[in-house]
Amino acid sequence: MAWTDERIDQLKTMWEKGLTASQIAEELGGVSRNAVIGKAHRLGLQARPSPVKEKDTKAPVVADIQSGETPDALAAPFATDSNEAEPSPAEIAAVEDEAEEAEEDANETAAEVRAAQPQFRSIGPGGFVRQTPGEQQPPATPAPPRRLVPARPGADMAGKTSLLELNDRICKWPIGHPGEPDFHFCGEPANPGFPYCVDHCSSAYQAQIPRRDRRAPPPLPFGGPRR
DNA sequence: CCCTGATTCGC
DNA sequence: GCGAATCAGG
Repeated sequence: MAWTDERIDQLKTMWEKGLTASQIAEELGGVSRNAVIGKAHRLGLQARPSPVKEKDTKAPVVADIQSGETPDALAAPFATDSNEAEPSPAEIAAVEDEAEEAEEDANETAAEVRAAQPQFRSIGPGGFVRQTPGEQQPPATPAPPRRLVPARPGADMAGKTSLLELNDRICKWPIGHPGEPDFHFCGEPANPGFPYCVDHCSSAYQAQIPRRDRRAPPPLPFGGPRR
């Protein structure tokens, strides 16, 4: 399958929208995840957070947390559309869980940094550790969890099953066409072992009828396959 | 195991 | 230029 201008355009927009390489490959069809990644890099598209990137255990992260700043990496996936309705309680809970996780991570990092620094201090009677005057500091107040709201699809997609919600238990029968504004999937429970619900399985899988018993098919509305 | 993106290298 | 194979983290 060739990289036509149109397909390259689709790749670019989906990549920039943050879809994963697998999702893009599936949507484009005829290409692998690797092909998508390879093409994205050749096109010079922005690199995305990779699981293989080198880790950054330095101080800046700690400083950001203590100054009450949320690291961009945390905030970015939840870009807020100011016109959106209130998130459901479940969504808020999910977001807050993530915030707590991030906080724990930050605390761990701070502890590690502290432990790594050489300590010069005296030991008091009974073995307690004396604190030097310079070490007196108020307990670190954790940054208040920022209220992060996940982006949500527009109202016109309410109740429609999107590409992102597909799994092997729901019907993947496409409704409409990729690229159209309300393109979505059937979303009914799938017939176990099949990618579609019972209704759409009956469209997808049809028994062969002997040629002589077949009626001439009606003319196809779109003029038939292109040659 | 599954997923992810990055990189390499033969075609 | 392309993408399968591979790597490596989550």
